[in-house]
Amino acid sequence: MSDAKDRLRLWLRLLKLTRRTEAELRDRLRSDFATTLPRFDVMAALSQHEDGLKMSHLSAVLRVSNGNVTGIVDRLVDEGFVERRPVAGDRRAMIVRLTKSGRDEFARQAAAHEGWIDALLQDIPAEEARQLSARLAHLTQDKESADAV
Amino acid sequence: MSDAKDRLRLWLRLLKLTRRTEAELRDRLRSDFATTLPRFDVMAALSQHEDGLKMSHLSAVLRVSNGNVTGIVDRLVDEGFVERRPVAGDRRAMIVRLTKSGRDEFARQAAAHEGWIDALLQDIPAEEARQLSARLAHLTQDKESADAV
DNA sequence: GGCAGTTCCTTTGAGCTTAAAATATTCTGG
DNA sequence: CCAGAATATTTTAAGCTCAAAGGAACTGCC
Repeated sequence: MSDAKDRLRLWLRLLKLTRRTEAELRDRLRSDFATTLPRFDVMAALSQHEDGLKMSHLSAVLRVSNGNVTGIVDRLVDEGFVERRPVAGDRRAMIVRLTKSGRDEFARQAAAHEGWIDALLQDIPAEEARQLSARLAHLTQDKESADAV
Repeated sequence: MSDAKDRLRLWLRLLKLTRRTEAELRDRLRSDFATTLPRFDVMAALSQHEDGLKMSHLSAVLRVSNGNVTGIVDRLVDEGFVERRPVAGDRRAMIVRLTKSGRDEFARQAAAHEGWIDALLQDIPAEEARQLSARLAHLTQDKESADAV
């Protein structure tokens, strides 16, 4: 029973750290780049898929609902960072990919993002970060890995 | 420079773990208790303040905006779990507190919640949970602690 | 060929979230 | 006392989020 309390305490602290850090990232994305974390996440996913992703594939990668991605992509298209193009041979599907402007913008955002994280987690020594990272790696590996692309 | 990458990797894994766990909690709160995480958070905060909290104080504790709390409390009041009462001597302010029904309901939710966390973080040995928890404790302590109640 | 079931995407409705504006009340300095 | 500043809360507008429903297109089976 005490074990449960210990895990609960750990959970609450993890939550506190991640929420605080996420809030900070949101603020900076807003003030420095006039964007949001969900938009950043979408662009990050697309930047790793040069050839673009189908909408359904994109929402699977991000683990959010289909309808959710529709709205975010709509706004990114409006701003010219992303484009939708039809898929040859399947008129239902759409491929989403970064435009040139989107790639440039994301490169700037990603560089800033990495610096922010480094600063925000400064109190964690690099060596400890590596150890923790390794420990978490096998905790977070997908148990139902239904997302082999 | 490699240190920044290490911290970034750690951050991405922390985010993965907490998002996955939070998503699981949301699902269960919804299916087992027909409630949401924000509602749970509000009730948790109120359960630690027997005498209730002013709206502004509640939003400070939860670190969310004032307007946000207004809507959540509205719904909890509709369901009879929470009540607003005027503050003697200040007609602007309202004290929010759990009703009897709210205390009973939260007790059930909190018990289930603790069990869920224990199960979800089962892969972390209790001893490691304690160590990590201690390490995180001094990372997450408020640097600007402007919320001594 | 045709129709039944599936897949892909968008729409809809409800709730959460914030920043900023709006209301109402209280405090303060003159 | 009273005008202006400060405080407490709600409202508003925009965006994120999901589940569920809807429309269009594809696939497989007869």
